[in-house]
Amino acid sequence: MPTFYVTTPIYYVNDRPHIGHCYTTLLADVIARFHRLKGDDVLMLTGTDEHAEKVITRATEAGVTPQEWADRNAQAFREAFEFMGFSQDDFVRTSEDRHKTRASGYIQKLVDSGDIYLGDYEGWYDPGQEEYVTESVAKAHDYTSPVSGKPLEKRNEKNYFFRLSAFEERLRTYIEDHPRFVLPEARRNEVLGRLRQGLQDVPVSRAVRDADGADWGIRMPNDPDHRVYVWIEALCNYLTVVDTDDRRKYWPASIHLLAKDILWFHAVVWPAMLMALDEPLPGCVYAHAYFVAEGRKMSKSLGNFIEIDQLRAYGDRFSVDAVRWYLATQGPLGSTDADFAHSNFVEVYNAELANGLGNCASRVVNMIHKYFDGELPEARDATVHAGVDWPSLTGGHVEQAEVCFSRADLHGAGHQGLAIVTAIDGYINTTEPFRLAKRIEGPDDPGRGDLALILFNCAEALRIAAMLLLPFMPSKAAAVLEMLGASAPGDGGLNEHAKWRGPQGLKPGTPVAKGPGLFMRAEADEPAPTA
RNA sequence: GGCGAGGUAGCUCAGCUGGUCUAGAGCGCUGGAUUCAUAACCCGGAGGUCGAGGGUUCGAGUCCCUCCCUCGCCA
Repeated sequence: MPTFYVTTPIYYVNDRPHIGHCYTTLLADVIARFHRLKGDDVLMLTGTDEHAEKVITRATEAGVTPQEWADRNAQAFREAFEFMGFSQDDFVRTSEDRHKTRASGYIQKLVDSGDIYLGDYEGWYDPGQEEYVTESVAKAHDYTSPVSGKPLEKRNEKNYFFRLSAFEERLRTYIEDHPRFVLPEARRNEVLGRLRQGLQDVPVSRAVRDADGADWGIRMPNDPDHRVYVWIEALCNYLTVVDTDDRRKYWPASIHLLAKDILWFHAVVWPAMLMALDEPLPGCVYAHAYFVAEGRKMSKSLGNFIEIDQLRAYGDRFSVDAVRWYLATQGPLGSTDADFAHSNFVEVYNAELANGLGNCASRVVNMIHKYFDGELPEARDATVHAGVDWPSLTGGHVEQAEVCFSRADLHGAGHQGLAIVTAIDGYINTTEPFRLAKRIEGPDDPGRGDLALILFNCAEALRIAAMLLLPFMPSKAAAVLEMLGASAPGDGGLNEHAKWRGPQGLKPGTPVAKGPGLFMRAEADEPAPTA
């Protein structure tokens, strides 16, 4: 069984879960669910990044230990992800021993190999924030603090450095030879562009100044006076979690999903570390762009972050699956940002979910009830009917969905399922079963066979559409399958699940349930739900 | 400043190596038809001098030059 390992970044535990965290994790979830449907042995990983110094600060302010603070906030992420219906196989926290001990081991290995060494760091220090700012940030603010506006100080300190520069050539060659290693392409260009300008070694540790929170974070294994920078140990999570006997099979990760702000670490620093550790590189580093809110960039100063509570409000009003569908298919998978706009949400909801999938399911089920007493009719085996070759039409969309997924094209993949729905609608309109039903005079009327065939075909096609939509809307697609009396996908893989009249195909005689509408149409001008 | 991406219908975008592009799709808008269905589905229509100007060519959204604008990245 092929393995498939998909990761999200681990999220800064001081954050409150918002649309950004949910979006990246949703992508991972949809992809993971698709691969499980395919029959792959999947590991989906998400988690929290907990060792930042500000965690100590916030914990102290709250009067609790860093661990207690982190526990509390990690729980908020878990709850948000549960609400979103995410199916992560593991949730890693960097404060866990399994992470700390192995990450520490990797650092030691790099020290031993000489890829990490003690050197001098010089940079712009912001005394108010107690942190260094990058040259470009310093320059952008005219060498004053971006927070307080007070002048920055040039400071020196002893740090351990990772010998990133040594990997410049290998990295460039690797990325050039593997066009799908960094995606989307615009991001790959950025990385290659920066690589051409040369690489400098990067600091990976900082001297511990005082006893506060002394047991928080990971110490340099060879020098306990230094604490490993969070970002570098955080990257290690992808490996620490699978560096066990039973999980080694998952490495290298198939795809690391992340937002564009942390591309550099994932596309350059992390691969270089893996090279230094003699580990194979992940298949793909995919950096998506951001969601903006109603056309405006989300920011703390505007206070317009779409937080989990607002997504909950949308979920309560339109269903969680509608939120998942909107985010996954309308999201910023490319290099440019996408807009979470209420009017757009309602448009997509109505057009694709209510008028599309929901309405189609409703008309098919309704006719089976009306004309066959709610029992799926026996149909002759004529799969090409009224100019529609159902096995190849549905098979084609299944195949296309697989292609789309292999490119992380969730918009395209999702629309394969909808395309089948559109085909069903068109088929109903051309064959007009509702008219046929009126012409039928008795149980022996030969038209009855056609009517049965039409409705069976509709139901079977709908089943396959639902199968393809399952990764996007696990509960709504499952509801469609249940309505049709189809079995939930078991073992066997997508080719079996989605095969026309295959092993999991609908069985004549099965009762078809007339449930409540899947997605009821919304008013275009109804106000946005609020948290 | 350096590197990169892009400006095509109201919106989101397809249009690869120049000629089925007298410019496409989806959504939105609008007219019609229909009734199995969630005022839905189906059919039709309006809407663009393809950022501006110049050039190459028998022919350019597609190639070249100049300019304008937007966006991304710079550890």
